[in-house]
Amino acid sequence: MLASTLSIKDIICNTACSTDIARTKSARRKEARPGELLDAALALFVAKGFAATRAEEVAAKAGVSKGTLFLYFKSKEELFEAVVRENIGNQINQGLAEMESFPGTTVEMLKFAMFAWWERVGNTKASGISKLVMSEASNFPALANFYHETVVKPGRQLIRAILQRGVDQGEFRVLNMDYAVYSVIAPLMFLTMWRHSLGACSLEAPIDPEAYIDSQADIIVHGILATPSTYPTSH
Amino acid sequence: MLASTLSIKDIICNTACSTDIARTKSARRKEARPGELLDAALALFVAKGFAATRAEEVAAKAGVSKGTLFLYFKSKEELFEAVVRENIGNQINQGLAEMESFPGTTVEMLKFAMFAWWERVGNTKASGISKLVMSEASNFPALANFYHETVVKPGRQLIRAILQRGVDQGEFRVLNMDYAVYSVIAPLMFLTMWRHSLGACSLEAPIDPEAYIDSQADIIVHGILATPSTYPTSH
DNA sequence: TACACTAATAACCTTCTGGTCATTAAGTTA
DNA sequence: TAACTTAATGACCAGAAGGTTATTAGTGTA
Repeated sequence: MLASTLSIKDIICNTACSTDIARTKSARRKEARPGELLDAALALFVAKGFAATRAEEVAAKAGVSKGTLFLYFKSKEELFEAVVRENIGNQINQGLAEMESFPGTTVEMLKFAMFAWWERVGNTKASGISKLVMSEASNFPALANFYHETVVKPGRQLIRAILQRGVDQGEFRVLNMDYAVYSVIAPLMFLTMWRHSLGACSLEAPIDPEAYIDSQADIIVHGILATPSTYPTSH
Repeated sequence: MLASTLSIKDIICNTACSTDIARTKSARRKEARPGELLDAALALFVAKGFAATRAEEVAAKAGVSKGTLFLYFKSKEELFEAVVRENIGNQINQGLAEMESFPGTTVEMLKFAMFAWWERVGNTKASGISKLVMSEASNFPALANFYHETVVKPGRQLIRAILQRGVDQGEFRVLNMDYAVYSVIAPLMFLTMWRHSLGACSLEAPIDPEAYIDSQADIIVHGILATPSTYPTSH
């Protein structure tokens, strides 16, 4: 059920009082505002979706009035776009560069990439962006396309390059790369989706991200090794 | 961008004219209405989200007026709940029963289960439910919980039972079941999420579901087999 | 054809919310 | 302290959207 019986005051109080910016006085802090508003908007958009999030809620969570929000962003849609663009780092190109000079085996490289993704993306505030973009893709096709070009394609390319290295070096068996990349991507995407949706509601023990990634990586590696038995089973 | 410059008439026309119920006259069809409304609501909720979908759009897509919608469903929220409950079949319990008497190896059983999921869920109109529930989980926690208990937990249990059978029979190596189940679940969930979000916007060649599942199953199977080399690589 | 019944409608009402703007007040300079 | 600049506010507005209801019009029956 939606909180249909609650007033907007209740909602704002509930969401605002918990996490945030509980300054005693609202000072004049022009430089800090946009970032605070973007952080507030990110959290709310990811949790509730774009349409279900009121501009006033975002403002309240950031500790300012609704008027102030529109002082920094022309419209709610522009705020949304800014949230997405702000939280898309250059992680993937950075990752590509690191892979160039990676010293170890490709198995190590693949595991490193998966855990690096966790530390640099999955475990940060930006982790909800993928859920957000997927949820709103058809409402913001241009932004979805931007995300696709900026994150999805390069990310796939990075994984593909790693797998290809493994094949070239005889470490991995020959794979259909167009689909094999998803063996790496899908478990990681599922993890963030889960943690930002059902995982946040469920009462059961939450997924332990490190153990999850370790398990997934282990199965994938065994699944693609050229000579599987030579590689030890983890734990 | 949202279709902010379009009138609601445009929106309704765009969405309604394409797929639907283009009856010349709106007859009196009491029995058929709820189903038609549920189908229309499902498609729109999955594509646009609950809050971004107007009740009038749903009605138009079903070929009736807004008033008629509220004749069959007390509120938009009740419509949402009905959509979710209507599209949750008993696939999993059925699957469990089938597995009891499955004749082949556990590898075959696992692959069968994955492709059966595709035919019975992934490739049906109900496939968007998982995206919908995940997107709206925090707005409808009670419904999210219902989905979790009715679909997620039994689904995990089914996969777990299959994997456990493989381990017990010596076909699979010993696995941490709490995490190994996600090697099967994550690729399938990712597939539906993708097809209902970025995949629907992207201009690139869409994922071929059968080839995708075949590839994922192949890697998973190789990843969990006790004696990997004895099982042939499917190119 | 007249009548009864009710599915369906469309105009209507009310609340909500994105966005605006005149006003306030925090900070700054002289 | 007085004047000035501008960050911030909150009252306000217009349109949109959920939901209601008096009315219309199919359908079956005598």
